[in-house]
Order: sequence, then C-alpha cells, then structure tokens
Amino acid sequence: MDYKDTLNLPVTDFPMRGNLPKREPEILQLWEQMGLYQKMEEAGKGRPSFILHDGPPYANGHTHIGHALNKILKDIVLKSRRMQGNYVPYIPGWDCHGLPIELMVDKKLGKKKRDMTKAEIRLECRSYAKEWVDIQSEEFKRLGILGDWDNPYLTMHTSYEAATARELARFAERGGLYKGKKPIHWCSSCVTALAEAEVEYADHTSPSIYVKFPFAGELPAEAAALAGKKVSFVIWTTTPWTIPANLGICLNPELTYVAVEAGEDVLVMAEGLYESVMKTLEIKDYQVLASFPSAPFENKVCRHPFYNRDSLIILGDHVTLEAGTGCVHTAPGHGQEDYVVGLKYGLEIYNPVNDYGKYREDVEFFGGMKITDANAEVCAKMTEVGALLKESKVSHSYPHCWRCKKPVIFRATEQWFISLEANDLRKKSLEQIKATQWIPAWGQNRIYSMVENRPDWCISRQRSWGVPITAFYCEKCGEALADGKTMHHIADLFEDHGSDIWYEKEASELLPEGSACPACGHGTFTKEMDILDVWFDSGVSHAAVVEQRDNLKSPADLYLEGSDQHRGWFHSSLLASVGTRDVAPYKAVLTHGFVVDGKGKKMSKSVGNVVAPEEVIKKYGVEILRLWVAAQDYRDDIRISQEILQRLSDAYRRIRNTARYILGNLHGFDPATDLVADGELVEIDRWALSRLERLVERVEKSYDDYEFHVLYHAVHNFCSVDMSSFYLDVLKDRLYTARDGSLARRSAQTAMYRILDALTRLIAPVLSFTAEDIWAHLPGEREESVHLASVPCFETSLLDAELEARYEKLLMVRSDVSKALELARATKLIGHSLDARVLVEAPAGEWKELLEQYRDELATLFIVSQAELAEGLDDAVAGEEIPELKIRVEKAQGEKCERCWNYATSVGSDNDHPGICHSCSDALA
RNA sequence: GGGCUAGUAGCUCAGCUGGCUAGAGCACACGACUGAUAAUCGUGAGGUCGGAGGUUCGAGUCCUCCCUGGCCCA
Repeated sequence: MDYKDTLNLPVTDFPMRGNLPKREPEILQLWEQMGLYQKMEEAGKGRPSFILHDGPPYANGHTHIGHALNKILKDIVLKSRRMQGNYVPYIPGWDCHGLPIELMVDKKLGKKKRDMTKAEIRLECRSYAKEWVDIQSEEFKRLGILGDWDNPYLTMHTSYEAATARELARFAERGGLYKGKKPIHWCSSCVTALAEAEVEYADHTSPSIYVKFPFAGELPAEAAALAGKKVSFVIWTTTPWTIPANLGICLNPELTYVAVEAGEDVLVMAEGLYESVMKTLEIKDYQVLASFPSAPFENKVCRHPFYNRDSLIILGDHVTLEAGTGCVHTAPGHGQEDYVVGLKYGLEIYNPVNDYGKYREDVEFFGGMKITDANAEVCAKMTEVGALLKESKVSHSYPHCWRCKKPVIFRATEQWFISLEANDLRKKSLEQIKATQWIPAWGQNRIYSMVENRPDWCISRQRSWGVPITAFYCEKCGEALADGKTMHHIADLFEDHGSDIWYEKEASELLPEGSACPACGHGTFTKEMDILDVWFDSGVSHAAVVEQRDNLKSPADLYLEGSDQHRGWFHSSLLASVGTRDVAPYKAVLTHGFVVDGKGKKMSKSVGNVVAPEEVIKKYGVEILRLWVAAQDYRDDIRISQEILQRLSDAYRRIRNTARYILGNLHGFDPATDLVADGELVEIDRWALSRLERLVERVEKSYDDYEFHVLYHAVHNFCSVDMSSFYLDVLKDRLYTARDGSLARRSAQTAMYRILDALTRLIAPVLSFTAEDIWAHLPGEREESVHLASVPCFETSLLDAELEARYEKLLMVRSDVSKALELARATKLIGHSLDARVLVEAPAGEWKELLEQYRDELATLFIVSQAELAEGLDDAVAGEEIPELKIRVEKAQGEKCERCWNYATSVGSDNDHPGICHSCSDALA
C-alpha cells in the first residue's frame, strides 16, 4: 500500500515562480476593473487624512530609475498610511512649462517657426508636454503606483495658470515684487537673452590686460609704510570693454597682500601671486615694501583709471590665487560674482551696453561704439593715461551663443524679483524651516543656510513657454503697472481662457476699464513679455492644488523628493507659501539620495552604467524594483546593479515560497469554522504567533518612521529564520501525518493562517502585486483587495516573552545538535536527520531542567526519530553554543515507518499495516 | 574651491549615549534530502569597521588631517 495517499501534503495552485513580468499587468488590469483607487477614496471618507503632495516631474522624456525610486517610495508611504487607517488621496502632478520643452518644440518646428505667432508656438508646446504627460503616466502606473491618474494636476492647466498668476498678484499686493537689474548671458547678434542651457563653451582668444587703479583713500595703519608713495592696485582682466563699467576692486578676505615698489610705482597685489605677475609684467627691478591683510582696505577707494569716479575696494570669497593678481576688477553689471558681491556692498548694477552690444550714447569716450571694437579703444585710452601695465593675448574657454556661435556677453538687464526682505520673507522662511520636520534631520541645516544666504529671487525669463508676468508698461512714461488689483483681474481671465489669452489680446483688451499709469496718469499700455521662472510655477502648487481640491488639506503632511530639491522645489514652495501666507506649505519633508551604480558612481550614458527601469521590469518585474526601493537605506546614495537585483530576486523568492508553502498547508482549512482558540493552541504554535507579533511591531514602527529597509530585513529574516528553517520544518511531521481535522493539525493551520494573513498585510505596501495574489489565495472572507484592508492589529495578548526566552535556549541546543548530526552525516552514519537517535547530557542546572521539561518534544524539535536525556556520555561531542552539553548521535532504533518516515520499534506491530508505526496506525484507524 | 552628506564581510543592513573573541540574512563552498523539488534542511569559510595620527585603562563608536563617492553651489 502507498501510504503517501494517507498524508496531508501541501496543495495549492499558487505558483512557485511569480512570472512577474507577465502577472503584474494582469493584476494592474484587475485593479483598474475593480476601480481600486475610487474604492479607496470611498473607504477613506471620514478618516483622518494624510496628505502627501506630489512634486511634479518635468514632462519631457521617458521616466528613469530616479523617477521610479521617488514614486515607489511615495507609493509605499501612501499605501502604508492607508492601511493604518488614514484617508490618503494621491494627486500626481507634472511640471509642464519651461525652456527644455520650448527648445524641443523649437527644434521640431525648425523653419516653420518663423511664420508662427507666439500663441501658435505655445500651442505646440502644450501638446508636446501633454504627450509626455501621457507617456509618463503610463510608465508610473506600471510601477503599481495607486493614485488619481485620471485627474492629475498639470502646471499648464488653465486653472493652475490662473492660480500661478494669482499668487504673483499676492506678492505684488504685499509689496514683495519689484523690478531690478541682474546680469544674464546676452547674444548681441541674435538680440536675445540666453539661458545657461543655450550657452556653449568654446575656446576663444581674448586680450589679457593688467591695469593700475590708483589708491585714493587714507592708508590704514597696517600699510603706514606706504605713506607718501604712489600706490596702485593692480587688476587683471580678459574683457577690457567692461572697464568703463568698473565700480569696484575685490580682494579675498583671507589672503595676505603685498606692496611692491618698482620705479616710482607701488603696486598692490596678493602675496601668493606677485612674483609671477612681476615676471609677466617683465619688471625685474622691484622690492616688497610691505605686506598686510586685506580687511583694513575694505570700503577704501581707488580712482577709476580714466573716469572721474571712485572704484570701491571690497572683499569676496570668490577671489582666488588661480589666476590674475588677487585684486579682481568688479563690474556688477557684467558678471555673476561681481553682481552678487556688488549687491552686498550696495554698488549700482551698472550696465552701459545696449541690446545691440553697443555702448550707450552717454558713455564718455566710447558712446555708440560696438563693444567688439571697444577692447582696443579702451586699451588705447588706458595707455594714454598710463594705467595699462601690460597687454597680451590669452586663449580660454568662453561662452558662445548656441544658435549663431558668436561669443556672448554678460550684461545686466531689467528683471522681476521677489524680495527676500520685504515682509521679512527671509526671516519668516527661516522660522518656518525650523518649525518643519526634516527627514533626515540634516536637511533642515542644509536648506536653512541656503535661504539664509540666497539673493532675491529672480522670477522673470525672456521666453515664451510659461505663465506670463502680468505686468504692463505705460506707453508714455514707461512706468510699470503691476498692482494686485490689475494682476488679479488678469488671473481671472486666465481662469476662463488660460494664459494663452495674454498673447492673443492687446493690452487694452486685457486691462480692466479705466486703468491709468500710476506715475503719469496716461491710459495706454504695452504688455510685459517676460514669463515666470518655472520654479515659481511648481512653487505655488500648494495654492493651485492642495488648497483648491476639496479632498486635500493645506499645509500638506509630507513632501517627498530627492535631496536636490532642497535648492529646488522645497525651496521655491517655501518662499511662495511663506511670502503670501506666512506658513510653510508642508509639515514634514522627506528626502532621498540619488541612484548610483554598484560602485557608487553616478549614472551616465557615456559611462554606460545606466539602469533603465523598463529593463528591470522586463527581466525581473516591478516587484523586484519595489523591493529594491524598500531594501535600500534611501537617506544615502542608492546603489543598483545586476548583483543587487539578483540578490533581491533571491530574497523575493524566499518570501514568496514561504507564503506558497503556508498556502499549500492551509488546503482544506476554513477560518470560519476551523480556527483554534488561543488557549488550545499547541505550544510551538503559540511561539510562532508570539514571533509574528514581534514582527508586526517591528514593521509597523518601520512604516511609522519611514525606515523601510528595516522592514525588508525583518520580513526576510522572519521568513528564513523563524519560519522556513525552524517552525515550518518542525511542523511538517505534524501537518502531514496528523489526521485531517485533528486539533494537532488545526492548531498548526490556525497559526499559519494568522501568520500569512498578517504577513500579507505587512508586505502589501511594498510587494503590492504579490500580496494581492496571496490575498486572493488565502481562505476566508476578506476584502476585495489587500489594499482595501488594514494593517494587522498588534495583539499583545499573543506576545509571550517567557515562551520566547525558553525557545531561544532550545534553539541553541538545537543548533548544537545540528552540528553533531552533521558530523554523523560526514561519517555516513546517517543521511536524513530522521535516521538518527540523539542522546543529550547536561550537568545539573538550568540546561538540564529545560531539557527535562521538554523531554517529549526534543525529537520533534530536532527532527530526529528519537531524542533522549542520558548520562555518562564522556566520549560524545561537546556543544559549541553550550559547552557543558554533551551530544551523541546514533542510528535510530527500530524500523523506518513507511508512512511518517520516523524510525520506531513499533513498526510491524499492527497486522493490518505491518510497515507503519504505532502513531501512524492510530491516525489511520 | 565652498556647503551638506556618506564610506562596517562579495551584496543589503545591525552595531544606542566608547567596554566581553565586530553581528544578521543573502550570496559562496561543502554536504543531506527527494513528501515546499527550477524547492527545502545542515555545516563551513568570509571583515587591519576607507586611510593616517590623536584622546582614553579601553574606539567601528570621540577629535584632527587625508583619500574615495554623492547632492547643491561657485
């Protein structure tokens, strides 16, 4: 007779291999069909809400691994908060305006663009952005991200554009908006402003000149030795044409400077550079008169070499010893660093150059001259006044226009700014930063110092694809009209027509009736043609989305983005919200690191170490990508490599197989009728449930603290260590051989059922697809989707610390027994552990007491046929974990039972079943 | 160059306020089983805790410098 048929072996159609790339899309379809997101919305009504406000990715190009990381992290947070009993809507968003899209469309249109109006080009941009929104939307959905994909927010929606214009109006109302000057890249040939992305660097030959600026102030005490001398500061520049715009000389606050006497001149420059400079100037006969720090010269003055004005001596960290003299010619209207340091010292942002690259008419000596011709003229002038020490040529990297390939210049132009000081915006922002929870905590420090040190926010761009800055200019006097009332009126027009109306209508059609110039009272205007910085667009999403939608609540509970957003979205959102509402738009901000390759290097196409999400999905399934996100500590850089994915794939199979094995053994179990009460459970089953509660506790905490890698390790260890290698292994004999329906079997099934039910809920936020599949295979009445279920409740009644402590000791004994069995295996005494009889000896004390207490369970725990306590085992193996233990392994006594495979002396005693043991014949009776 | 941040076994992570021979799981090697079988079980080998100094009775843990990454600026 084949006794195999009398056993209760596992039965399940839950496949061992997930075949995830094929299975996942089916589950996605299932969710779609059941309207899972809508059901979560309904189920959530009345619960406390948790609002994670989505930072909008840019609507251009396919999603990359960084997007996947970000969205999956968000999804894990969202799903776990939902299961914890919150109402958690998720509105994905996209950033749609801006230069990259405008440039792509530009390229696509080619020459056609010349015959198109701005409004028509904007329409092209709009549809281009929409195409990518749709593509990215599908890619995000494939990741298993649950959200309101049918109603996302787009920064180019009419309502969003109106909200953007309204927020700008609020800044105007409060006096935070002003017009000022700032240097930008400018192509005089194309007569246009250029963004950083439109500038190409190429080698260019420029003049290299050294110029004297005669010192004209009172000498500080530190330089008293120079009294009565003809002292000059020496600057070096490659742009002589900016000398007419010179307003200052910048020294490094940390460096030491020297005064060098050569002939009748005393030249001042940095100590670390004077030797090489003197060599370049071909002056051999000189001596150092004095050396001094730079600080005493701060706010003293030199004379401009040929204009009747001063040049202020200032200090700045950007001055280095890499080139020049350590005294930097500063023209705040022509350089970024000059501009920043100029602002600090209150210098005028002076720009004497017009749109066509010519000096303005009022510029003395050079009025109307093209600056490309000016270098020689300026040098001639300086030679004439005796200021030019040396002129030569230098080849260096210089910015060029990407379109016409000509060198570009840096020149100050009129721009719109948001003041950091008006209404104490900076101060209030810093306070709000302190009131916000930053995860990890160092994020606070990082953004704090950025806000503390940043200049005013330049919000204007000389571009087309964006929300217009809704200001007007008086046709008569040029005064700007940018008051709250007018701007709100325009915002209302945007609400109905979108911001395209700005380009379709004339100023007179846009303005409210009776608008008049605040300066001269004139009534006709032109429109501002600059658009808003896209960071302003996304920065107002709290107003355009979180405040607007009925189901959201501002401030949001959480913003979650990469750590680059300390300068980006977290920053612009903070300023936009504090500037108009005095509060931060978020209560907490979580940041993650960047995805790097297996060696910790950043990904780049040229290096060829890019991992594309779609390829991981194709090979392993999204589930592995999701597990990757959970397993890595996202606060640091996040590594990805084939090895890492392979390891995760292995870990996934372990978890999956544990679930599958339990499902197989739950065959025929109905929790409605078969559940065994806590008090009647077999002890080891109670132990397993106690371990489960530890896991629940641990995992819930890791969701609370956003520490998902803790969860990953906890779950994996639970499946491997507690379940697979111990509990489930020990359980086999009972499950297979006990009579179906017996308390012994039902007790084990009860424990396994509760374990798998809880485990499935615990992993659902991460392994969303697999959890759903297990959920469908679990017996009993349950929600339609695991994502509509709640977290397992943490049942402290199941915790039993004493029981766990006893088992911890038993496991130590078991470990020593395993080592002894392994030795017996090596000598071919046994193969399977059931071939063995184990004798254990312990000296009187706690170990002996424990073993005597568990005398009848030892064979089961060790998975051997017989285990007995013995004495006088002097020749036996000593334990490793417990050195006082002695263990002897012998061949098991009796015959092998054909049914349960245990050896027993009772085999043969039943005449009806001569091949089986006593307990098996009982089970069959 | 500056600000922030990190560097513990092949991989992913523990290691709290300094204190027993630095832990876990996986991978790997070897073995067992063939009633979780493209599974499962057991055993084993793996680390000058990025490097160099220093403080201390004692440092992976504290200090200084350096090296190598990452993000953001310049």
